[in-house]
Amino acid sequence: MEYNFTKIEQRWQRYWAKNKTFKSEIDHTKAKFYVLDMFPYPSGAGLHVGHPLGYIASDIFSRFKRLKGFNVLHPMGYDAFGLPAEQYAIQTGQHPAVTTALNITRYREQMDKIGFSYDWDREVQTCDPDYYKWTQWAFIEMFHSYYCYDEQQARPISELEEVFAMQGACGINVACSETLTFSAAEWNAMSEQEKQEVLMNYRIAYLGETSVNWCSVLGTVLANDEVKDGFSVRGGHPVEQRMMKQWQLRVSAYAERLLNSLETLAWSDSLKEMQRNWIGKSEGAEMLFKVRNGVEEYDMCIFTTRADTVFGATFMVLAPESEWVEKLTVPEQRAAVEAYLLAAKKKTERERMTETHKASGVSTGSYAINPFTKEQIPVWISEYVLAGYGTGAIMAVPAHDSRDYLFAKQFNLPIVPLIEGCDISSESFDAKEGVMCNSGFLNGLSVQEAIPAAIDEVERLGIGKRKVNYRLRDAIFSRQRYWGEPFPIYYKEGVAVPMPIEALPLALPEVDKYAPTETGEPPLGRSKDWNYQGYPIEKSTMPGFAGSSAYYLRYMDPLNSDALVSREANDYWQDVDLYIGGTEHATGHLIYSRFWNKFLFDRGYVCQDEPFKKLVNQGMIQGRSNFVYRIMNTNTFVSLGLKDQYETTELHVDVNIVENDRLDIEAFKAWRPEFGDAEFVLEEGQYICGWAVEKMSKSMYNVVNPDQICIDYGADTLRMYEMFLGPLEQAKPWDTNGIDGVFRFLKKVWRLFFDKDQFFVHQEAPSAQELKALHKLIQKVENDIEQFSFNTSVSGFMIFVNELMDLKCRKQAILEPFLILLSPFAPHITEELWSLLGHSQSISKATYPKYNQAYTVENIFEYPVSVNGKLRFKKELPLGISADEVEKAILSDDQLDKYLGGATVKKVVVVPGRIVNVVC
RNA sequence: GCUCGGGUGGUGGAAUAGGUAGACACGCAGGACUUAAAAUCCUGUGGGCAGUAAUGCCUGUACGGGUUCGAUUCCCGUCCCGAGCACCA
Repeated sequence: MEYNFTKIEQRWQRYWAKNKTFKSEIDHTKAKFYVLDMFPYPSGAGLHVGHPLGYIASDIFSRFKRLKGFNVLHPMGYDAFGLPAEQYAIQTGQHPAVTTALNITRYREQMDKIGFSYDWDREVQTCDPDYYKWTQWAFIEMFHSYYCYDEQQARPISELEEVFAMQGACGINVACSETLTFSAAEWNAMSEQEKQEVLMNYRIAYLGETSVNWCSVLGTVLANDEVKDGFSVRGGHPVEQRMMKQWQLRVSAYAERLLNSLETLAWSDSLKEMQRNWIGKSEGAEMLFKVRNGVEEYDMCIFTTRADTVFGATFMVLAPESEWVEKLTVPEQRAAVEAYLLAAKKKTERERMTETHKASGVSTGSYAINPFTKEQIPVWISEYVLAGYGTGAIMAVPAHDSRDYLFAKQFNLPIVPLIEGCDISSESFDAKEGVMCNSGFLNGLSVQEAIPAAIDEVERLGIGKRKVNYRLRDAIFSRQRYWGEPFPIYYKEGVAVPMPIEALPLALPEVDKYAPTETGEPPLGRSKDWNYQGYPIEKSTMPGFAGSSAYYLRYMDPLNSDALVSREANDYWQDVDLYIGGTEHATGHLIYSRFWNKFLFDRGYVCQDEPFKKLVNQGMIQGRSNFVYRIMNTNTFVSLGLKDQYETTELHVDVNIVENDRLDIEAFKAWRPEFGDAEFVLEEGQYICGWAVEKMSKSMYNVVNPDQICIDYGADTLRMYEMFLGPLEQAKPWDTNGIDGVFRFLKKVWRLFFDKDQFFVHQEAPSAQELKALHKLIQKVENDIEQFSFNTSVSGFMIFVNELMDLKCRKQAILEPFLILLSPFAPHITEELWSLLGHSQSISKATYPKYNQAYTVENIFEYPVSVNGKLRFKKELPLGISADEVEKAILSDDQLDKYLGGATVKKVVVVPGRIVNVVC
């Protein structure tokens, strides 16, 4: 009987859906295990062959854990709000909900064909009002909260109001936009509106003026991680900086906790490192420098991480946007400074970035006093100093900072080395190592000792204090778009007093068009009845990361209409044990989600501080493009091996008409009209195409669709092949050249159960050799799955099947456990064979076979050996080796002497071919 | 520039703890079955040398050193590739 994968796969997919085989319920008799995929944005292009890579891995893991007796939660849903559907809506007038629903249907069909074991009863869609009700709810909770640094947690803002009424704002240690100082009396005297304005300074979700990335083409602001090199990530439109009043989330309050608890997570080092960079903690000091413009004297504050180098600070530099520029520019320099500021302003973000290796600047004409050397040092302006970081002003230490060095060389400023023996003739010495010199009381200390010593002195002199800076900024939460969650906020007295709307969900209104209004308002401005009890409602919507920040919690209890997740469900499912998805979310979703979860944890809504215990990044699947070579000015194509004999141009050719790099010539002629009469220079009767690894994209004709693989080879082959391709975390090109090997393997599996056309298995007891093969496999597969080394488990299966074929083994006692082992990888074929063996229940309800070491330890021998104090190793030690045979030497006598040093060997532990240990 | 990965046959990739390098698969070559093809099965396959042959020897994990009886694996230096960050003081 043939291996008819189409029929088998249809049958079992229907069976699983009908019987709800993978439905998961709270079950206190079993340990839980939560396996989560990053849910997809349902784009119009459908799934390509790269998407399922992570889904297959997580599915294998889920099925494996189920067989191991865990109660597995394995849900799937859609991140359904987003820009593409909205842009399509602007162009066509089609409601984004319609487009989105259509795409979701297509995604679902494609996923179902691959045989995933999702519990679809738990599906969520972020654009569903019953879902975004809880996104809005969390926002209101953040609105009603502030962050207390003493307690290191978010707390109800009503507590803060009490504090203000009792003691005012002095001396409180809480997160805020700007430090306010008012007394209890002043607070109590404020009007309601004034109080609301003050509270906004402390709320975790707050409305505030900020510099934003504004994209005028899209008509919306973007988050930092939605902008790359001055262009929007989606669409590639130019982005500029602009001050605007926006809703923000006080993520920066959580910077320290987000950084610290990274330690507890089983994430890859590179991903943790990316988050650390993004949070960007730097410990240093703020220091005051006296500055004089010839008329007046001020104290100017700077931030430095290298307080130890203060003796080498030979000049100061201000950011062009710094408020000090105005105060410190002396009359004679005014013209030059203004010219410089104008030139700096004109430069685009991009130009500033590409000119990092050039120093530019202008002197203010003012001087500062170095508080340690007491010398007068000039104050300069340069765009290499950023206004948005630290205080927008620095002390420049050219000997030990490469940017300051470049600047000093350019403008002939003095360079004073501070570390013994460092060479600063051609570049600065930036490393934090060595012994200090030229540094007064710091002389003789190492850099590591000098840094705290210098700060101590600064604090003692009262000219500064320790200070930690973070690069992480608050998340800008407003988007001027239609297709997102509306803010549950209305404005009571003009714009000044935003109030929450507690009746949720606040559903997205219908509008006639999806573009911004003619007056430049967001699209929601088009709705005529967008008001709450007559008051206007906020017209922005929430960004993409809003809906994805807590979806893993909603899966635990998706139908609950009283809470995001019930206490009971959250206590049982706890957190995500395994999260699989791409690295592209490292600094976006994965930061926001952790922040969101920590907030809910602080407020007692969830029981875990961190949402994702273990995280695995699947590598991106790239396209493998094929090329044909056209001889210049002809319609003749020359095969790869002969192309160097001609002058040719390289053309992309559709990978779907190429097999194993051989061009299907007839299909090529039919592909495009201009190739209809093409001629070919062949090698050995074939046209061989060239190839290259590129991004998978339509324009490169290298997109491979999973549906076609399912039709040609079946889902089981697709699943196993995607795993066999290489290590999960590694980026790799999609290459169908090897898929036949996996397909052959599955056909062999099928044939193991058939004699001629009859289903046939033996009932005899298995031999020792057969048991050994089986238990080796159990051990290997188990280890490999736990370590996400799915490619080597596939190899293990292949070896095992070849062994069974050599042994001509058809024994049920061997085949049955083998099917269970294989079922996570190839669920359809194993279900079919399992039922042919007479089982009435799905194989996913079976129990994972237990590894029995007794069948594999026979590989290891322990022999006491004493050979005149000398041991000689034979390179290859076969099974059943005797002590005499160990004696037969291969190492030379002098090597042995070195190794043993004349000791007497008592015991040697040997695995065939490999000495494990020698006891002397 | 900084940080983190990585460099193994024609190709994708194996190699728990330093112990037979190249598992498994693709491709290729040869063979069996077949009128033929497909499918299937068998044999060979890092490079070099010697031999009629079984086989033997040399060499080999980017490059140069080191530690070790023994290094793809550990250490130092160099080169190259990938990813992320990037005037963050």
